[in-house]
Amino acid sequence: MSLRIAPTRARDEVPTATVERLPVYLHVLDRLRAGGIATVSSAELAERSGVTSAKLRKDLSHLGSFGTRGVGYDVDFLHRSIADWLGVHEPLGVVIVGLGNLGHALATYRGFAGGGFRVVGLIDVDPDVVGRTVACGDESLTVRPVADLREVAASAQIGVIATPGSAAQDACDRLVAAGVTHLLSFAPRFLAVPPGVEVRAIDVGVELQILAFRQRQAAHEPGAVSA
Amino acid sequence: MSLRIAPTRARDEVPTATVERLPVYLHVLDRLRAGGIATVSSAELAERSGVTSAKLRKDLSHLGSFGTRGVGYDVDFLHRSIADWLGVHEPLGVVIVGLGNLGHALATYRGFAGGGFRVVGLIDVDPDVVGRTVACGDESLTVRPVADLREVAASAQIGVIATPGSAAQDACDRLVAAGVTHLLSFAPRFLAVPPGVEVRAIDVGVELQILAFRQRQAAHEPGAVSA
DNA sequence: TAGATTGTTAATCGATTAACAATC
DNA sequence: TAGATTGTTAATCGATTAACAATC
Repeated sequence: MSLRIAPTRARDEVPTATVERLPVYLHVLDRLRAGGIATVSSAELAERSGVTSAKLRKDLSHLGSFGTRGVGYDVDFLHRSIADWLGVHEPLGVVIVGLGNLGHALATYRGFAGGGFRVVGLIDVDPDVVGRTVACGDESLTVRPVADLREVAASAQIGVIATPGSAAQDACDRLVAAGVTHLLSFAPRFLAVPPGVEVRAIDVGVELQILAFRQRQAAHEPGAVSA
Repeated sequence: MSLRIAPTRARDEVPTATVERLPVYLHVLDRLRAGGIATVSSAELAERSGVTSAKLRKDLSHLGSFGTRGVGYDVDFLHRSIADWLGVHEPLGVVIVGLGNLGHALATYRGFAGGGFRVVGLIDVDPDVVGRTVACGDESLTVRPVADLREVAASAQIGVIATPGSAAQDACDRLVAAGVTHLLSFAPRFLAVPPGVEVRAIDVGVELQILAFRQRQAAHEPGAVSA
């Protein structure tokens, strides 16, 4: 194992678009490493990540210099460098609000365990759901009532909103009131939050509409605007 | 009801970024309309959509001219104009592969019904899951085995991949072989597809990593790259 | 050395923003 | 008319791309 020092740069100089691709590279490197691949070129890594090699090299150049000209990247070293730069070392606590099918899927999602996360709390309004245990990675958690949200959220850095749309803003408000500043929302609705709180929203309906548009466009269906 | 003619423009002249925001505007307009609001200004609509008013007006200007200076937009007219431009009139068929918790959540998602979609097929490998009926909007569908994928996919324009990551590429290949050209994937893995096939990937792990990075950045935790 | 591949440069491209003329 | 708000312009900003010098 090499003892190279990675000459990294400050986080806030790195473009947003680059930051949003780093987890993808990290994931691909993880799989390469698991497959016993020791070295990878920017062309290979880029293709497996779904980007161009120029973009990949440009992205990495914002963090520092990790490769060897004429050779490529040491998979393990590059993985460690990106992971360290992102700060994956100590896991963040995640609280999930809403344990319908989606919430369950998220709670049992293996990605939480692997990538520096730990589910620390599950909250639901339904008395039939409260009290159930859900296996989250290694440990099991009990679903707790909304009354416990504040207490549970105290040990969480990230909140996940998996409630029906009608309950999303309320869940959001409660999480924010409990001091959670970073939220991942699956609700089909724009969430109003105070300054300093960041929401990433995943709206399946919107994603489908975009895909549908492209599909119709590809099919050359006119679909003109009528009177 | 007005009989205004919307002077729209060709679809392929409209920027990608704009197209990807149109479904959001459409959704907000839908809610405004449901709330009995007849007129809305760009400032109001923009705020509810989470964008600036300048961006909203610029976006709409790519499709045509829908407002009235000094007044704002007629909610119903603007909604209809965007819906028509996107081509929401005739619903697209959706086939969902993988009916774990996530697949179930998607199958019962009301967004499918509302926004010009119709779930036409459910596919799973698990013999225990095959044969079950799932309520998708108005109608109930029976989960069918992978052997039926080709037949089911024939009436679908969009494929949704909700399998575990390890089965995602196989599901993708089968859908593509069946002629489905537009895919929405929830698998934490890059899917290789032939040219002409479009994949939108939603990776919860990646989303969380981005959020986690911002959280750690906001907390001013150094997390420097080590040797 | 010869071949390969990185890291960087500079040009291009697209998206955002602020300001305002047009006009209801 | 006076006030309000759109649609558009032009400037700015950020991201992508191609090409190549550096260097293993």
